[in-house]
Amino acid sequence: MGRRKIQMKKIEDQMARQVCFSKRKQGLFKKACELSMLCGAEVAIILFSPSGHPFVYAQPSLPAVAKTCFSFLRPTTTTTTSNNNNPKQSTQDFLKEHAELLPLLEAARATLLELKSVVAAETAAASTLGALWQSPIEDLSLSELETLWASAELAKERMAIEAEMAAAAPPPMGDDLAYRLHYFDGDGEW
Amino acid sequence: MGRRKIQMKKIEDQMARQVCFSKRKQGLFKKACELSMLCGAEVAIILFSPSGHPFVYAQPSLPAVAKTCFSFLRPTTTTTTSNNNNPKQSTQDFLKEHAELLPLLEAARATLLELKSVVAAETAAASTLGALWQSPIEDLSLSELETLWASAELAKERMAIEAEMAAAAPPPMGDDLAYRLHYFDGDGEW
DNA sequence: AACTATTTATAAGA
DNA sequence: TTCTTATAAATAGTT
Repeated sequence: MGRRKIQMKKIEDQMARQVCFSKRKQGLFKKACELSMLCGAEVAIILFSPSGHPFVYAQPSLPAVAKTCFSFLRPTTTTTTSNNNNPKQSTQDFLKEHAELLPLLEAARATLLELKSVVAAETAAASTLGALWQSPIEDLSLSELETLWASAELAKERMAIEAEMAAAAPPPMGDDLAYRLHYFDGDGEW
Repeated sequence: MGRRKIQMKKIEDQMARQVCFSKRKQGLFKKACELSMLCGAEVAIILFSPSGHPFVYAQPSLPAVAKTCFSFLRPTTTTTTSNNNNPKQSTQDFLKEHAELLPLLEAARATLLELKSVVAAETAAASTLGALWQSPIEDLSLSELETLWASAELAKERMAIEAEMAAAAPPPMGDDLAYRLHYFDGDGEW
């Protein structure tokens, strides 16, 4: 959409590709922002640049969208009109429905384990919290997870910021809103 | 962008809002498709309509993007230039960095538990696989998870389809590509 | 980064 | 819903 029409194929020149990515990233995020404003829609965009750097736009927030997303993946919301009672078949149906989820769950599991090991190592001096961190994830209730979470003092600041962000209207898009998933402190050569 | 400029606020008329959502969803997905084609970028868009129905566009696939996403959330990729050795501070930094992840992990954990309970109940007749399904998630290696996965015969079909989708160029966008996370078999009044 | 000639997206209307 | 069209917006190539 400019001086001339372009072919829909990968741009070979790396410089031109990076420029195109930056411009279109801005456009895409702006469109998402407008859509959420006009229609009250929840939206999350996760985008990796050609060089592998992450950009996110989410409204009202990435966790909020993820949560809604998972609620759809829960079997309890399934309105299966299955008319056979073969348990094997039922299992297969279930696995089939959730095929997309497995790699994500495996990744989440790995991240959880790392999260646990880091914190467990540092709370080894055996506070009450230490015991919680070291118990199997599956034995923890949501409220116990929340207790752990609350124990980190910085969480309060964090949650205040999150709440503020969630309450605000989708802000006018800019690179500053494409916050990085990982707090990269490199040289900026994205 | 049409017959006249519109105010950037929520459209009150429900009918008009739905029409706007449909049109702009198509536009947003098309932009995402073009961006991935032109720049070779990975992208995932998760979108909920005003009435709460989910739409997804992802290139090369939702699990692929989620995996890349999680790789950034892993502490191992952190290049912290921390110059204090206080372990408490370190923990807080870690938790702060991963604040966005906790709700997602909790949701993932719940889904994992349900996945396990469904399958465990149906393999209770004690196959070798049954033991695997019933052991704590954290004790399972990735290869064991893969073994379980492979045990579902339908997985083969599924994976073939996934591979085919991943290999193909981002297809021209349409509603047919905004596949539903949950296999909704309702009346279609999205 | 800015500037435009064009292309593309889309708000209304049919 | 699908199509048409006038107009607003996005952006490719250029400076």
